[in-house]
Amino acid sequence: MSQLSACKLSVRDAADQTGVSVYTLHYYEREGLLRTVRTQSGHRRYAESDLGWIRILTCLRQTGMPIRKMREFAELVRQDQSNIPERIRMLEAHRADVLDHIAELGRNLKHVEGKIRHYRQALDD
Amino acid sequence: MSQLSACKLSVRDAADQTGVSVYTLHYYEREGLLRTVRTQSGHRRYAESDLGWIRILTCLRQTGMPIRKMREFAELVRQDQSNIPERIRMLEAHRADVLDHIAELGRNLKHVEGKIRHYRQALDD
DNA sequence: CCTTGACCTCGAGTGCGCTCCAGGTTTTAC
DNA sequence: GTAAAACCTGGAGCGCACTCGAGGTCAAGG
Repeated sequence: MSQLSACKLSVRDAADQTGVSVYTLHYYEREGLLRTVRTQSGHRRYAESDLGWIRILTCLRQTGMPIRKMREFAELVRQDQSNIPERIRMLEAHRADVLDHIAELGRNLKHVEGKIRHYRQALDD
Repeated sequence: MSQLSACKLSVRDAADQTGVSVYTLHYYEREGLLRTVRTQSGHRRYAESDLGWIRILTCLRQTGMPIRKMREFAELVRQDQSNIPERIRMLEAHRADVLDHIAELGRNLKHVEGKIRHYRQALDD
């Protein structure tokens, strides 16, 4: 990891520490999910708090939140703290979506397992 | 539902009964996931067994199996029964993938829930 | 210095899973 | 018999989330 001023990481370092590609970090920034401070020459610098935010973004993505909604959420976070109830509502709605999705995966999985049993049965003849 | 000869359904009926679009049925057929008998004039006809197969396809899709693998599986099913062990292996590998995926969803969800708690905490001040 | 690698922006390309259109044929209902 | 609805095929288009290329600037090591 490169040595930069006071706890600020390069985009490469940020990518390494969060597991997302440099391309994706650029993309997320273009999409308004993320903002970074820049050096005079325009290079991005990431603080610990940025990494935390990227990890949350990753988390929301991996649970199926579309970029569009992530942008909405990011916009709330960027404003003042008065909208915290709204942020909670968004996250809880998402939580419910994820739970539903998990439940449906479970149901579909049962069907697949039924098929496996069926094939096992067919082997006994 | 239209009345057709001996338990054979039109593509419209098959779509209605399985919940997938007519477009998707055509697409699945083009992709080799599905084969249908045809009338003399070329219209597709679906039997109950076709509906069952479509439901399995849907199930595999909804649990995240890519079309490419579904095609592989469909090819196995189209051959003789000697490859049933192979089919079982495929489905079990898929089952493991889905369980992993569910587990990861759960982990990510915990993180989201942590954030919700954090916001609730922030409201108490 | 100067070279080498990391960084920048903007726009184009990719892979996936559909979804739709055009232009034509067939079936169904009256 | 005819009009409307459903069907066919082949190919184009779409939305999403990246991913990459080109062409240029910047920074760290020798």
